[in-house]
Amino acid sequence: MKKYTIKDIAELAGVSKGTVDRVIHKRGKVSPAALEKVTKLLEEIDYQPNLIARSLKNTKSYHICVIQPDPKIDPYWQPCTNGVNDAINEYNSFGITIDSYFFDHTDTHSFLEVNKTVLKQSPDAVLITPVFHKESIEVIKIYNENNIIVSTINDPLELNGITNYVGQDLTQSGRIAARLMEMIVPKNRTILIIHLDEVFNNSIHMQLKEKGFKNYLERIPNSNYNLKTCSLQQTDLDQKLHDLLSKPNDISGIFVTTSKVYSVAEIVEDFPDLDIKIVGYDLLDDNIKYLKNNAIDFLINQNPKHQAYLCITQLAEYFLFDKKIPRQKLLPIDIINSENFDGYTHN
Amino acid sequence: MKKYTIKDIAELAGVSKGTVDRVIHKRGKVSPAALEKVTKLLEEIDYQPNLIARSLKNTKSYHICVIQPDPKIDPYWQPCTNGVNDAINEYNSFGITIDSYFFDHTDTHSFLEVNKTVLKQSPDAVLITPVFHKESIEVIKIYNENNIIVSTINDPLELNGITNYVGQDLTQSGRIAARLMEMIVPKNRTILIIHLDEVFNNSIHMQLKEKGFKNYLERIPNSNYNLKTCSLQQTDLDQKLHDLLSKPNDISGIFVTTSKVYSVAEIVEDFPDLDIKIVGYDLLDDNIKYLKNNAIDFLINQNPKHQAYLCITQLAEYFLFDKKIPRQKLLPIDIINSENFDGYTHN
DNA sequence: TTGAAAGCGCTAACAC
DNA sequence: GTGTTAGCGCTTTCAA
Repeated sequence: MKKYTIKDIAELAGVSKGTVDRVIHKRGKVSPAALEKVTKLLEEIDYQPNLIARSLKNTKSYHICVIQPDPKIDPYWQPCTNGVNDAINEYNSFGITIDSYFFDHTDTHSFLEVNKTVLKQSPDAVLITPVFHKESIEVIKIYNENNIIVSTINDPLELNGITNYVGQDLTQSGRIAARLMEMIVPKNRTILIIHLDEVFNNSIHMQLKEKGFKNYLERIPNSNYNLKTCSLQQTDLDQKLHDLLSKPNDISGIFVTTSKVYSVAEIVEDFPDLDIKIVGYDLLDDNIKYLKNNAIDFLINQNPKHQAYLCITQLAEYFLFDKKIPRQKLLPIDIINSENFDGYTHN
Repeated sequence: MKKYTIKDIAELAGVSKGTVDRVIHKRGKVSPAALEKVTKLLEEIDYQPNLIARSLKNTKSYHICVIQPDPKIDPYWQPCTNGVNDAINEYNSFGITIDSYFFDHTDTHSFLEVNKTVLKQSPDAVLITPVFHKESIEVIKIYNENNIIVSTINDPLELNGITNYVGQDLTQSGRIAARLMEMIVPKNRTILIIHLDEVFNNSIHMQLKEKGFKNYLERIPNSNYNLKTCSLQQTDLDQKLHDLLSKPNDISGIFVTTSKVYSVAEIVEDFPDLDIKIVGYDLLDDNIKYLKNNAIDFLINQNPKHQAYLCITQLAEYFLFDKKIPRQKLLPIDIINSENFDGYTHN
């Protein structure tokens, strides 16, 4: 019932606050007698330190640098930025400053440059979005050498040199798409898997998603879907897909492994006689538009905003209250249709 | 960059900390000259008080009572209890004590009794789960008279006398079920809407869900689903549903508006020749079992755990850091299938 | 090995 | 009106 403080414990044990503190923090220099008495008391009482008081002492202010792709170049990253901004507002009254740095997600050089700038700041932690696998591993090494905590979202980089990762299970995400396809696409038809993105970007993502997708569908007895994979550049998409759909075909489903689903939906709309179901990723405004009129059937929400926000939250609570940071946090994978997107975009 | 404190402001303005504090809290008794100087300085500097220091001062410990249906009687409520327990652990180091009280969700009397007990504790806030609409309104009135904050989950009770509500849009939730049905049930077939629960329980829920469900399907051009509603007691279900399915019929979908979906799935499994899609609510272990083998096609997650946890979080941050409590928080409505349930149950 | 004391930033009571 | 001061619970330094 009553909240016991260090002072209470000290009085009960007949020692000073200092001694109690030494016991609590195992800092030694305590006589066996005192040690035992205090330890026993702490247990009996189930002493819980007041975390607010503890962190007040720590007047140090912490500095987190966030390195993200520039949402002005690829709007997919906008939610990420929003999540970071939420965290900035949430924690600036608690002595945690968070600075955002942007790079061009098509340009490894800009990524490396930004990291150099950040390194000069010697922050307490960095949050990086590792769209460039190789370069990310390089910079993480340097941060590690400088005792800077590294967090990532989106890509776990096998968790090497990383303190915490917040993201999703990408293989499973492919399986989910496959299960949805199974429910809405008749058996024996052709399903297209389209990888659609810049050359460098996210390649690991697409591979894992494809793996999960195929893996699920291949294990269904007697379904006999015919799976075709196309890796396309945005610029080629229009012509290639038009060609495919113009010829006689039995394509009844398209799985787009990135967020550029709208550009596929746009083309499919030119073929109103074909009944093609589309499943893809992320709640971009353009995607929602096609989801609303059922041109896109399902979207899978990778929740970049929450990924970014949660990741910073974990760092902040570690700095402030010494909370343990979970090495890896896998977020649920949301299935979105024309009726429930609202709850996810308005958060 | 630098974190300014009240002391800094005081020095810069050439006044004392006390005066600065009076200005910040608009407590008057400040000369116009000092008022202006300090106000200006505060703005220029964009002063943010250190919330940790502020709340340390407040050594008062807060008391929240949570009143829920007993999960031992209806396991649906177990996640709720888990959410509450998470909050208990999270906040007990911050001087917030949370006590759980349980009632029998089939017995209004037990609900009223528990509320009497809680009232005697005169807590700072109560979180109630209003399964009994009328009785809830009564007790809320009494809490209001005693200046006890009232929070609810699950049912907003038109927000009368309530400080915050955390829940979902139930009509929309019915629409989501309808959209899913539309995708997996052929046109012109019969869809059953089954309300399955104790007499008193959740009646508003079921009505709103049915409304949304019908509302969506009736607006689809040329779909001509034949909708049939059945309000059943758990005890009657077995016989009535067997009767229905044994006769020749074109039932191809069943929408269960409560969490007892498994009991419907169990019966439908006795008719392997019929291809009946089932959509219902909540991630009970029994439901998951049927979801895994595709006997249940979709579940809609009402996320009772998160509802409870979030609601308490809001109260706690109000007490600790004076954060504003949002009047109403509508959670996203999760669509769950056999492949993504994992991310929602392991949280 | 121990206790006393100062101080983190903010608040509020009190004396002038 | 204003400044001073004590104190929230915890940590840490310093002197004993």
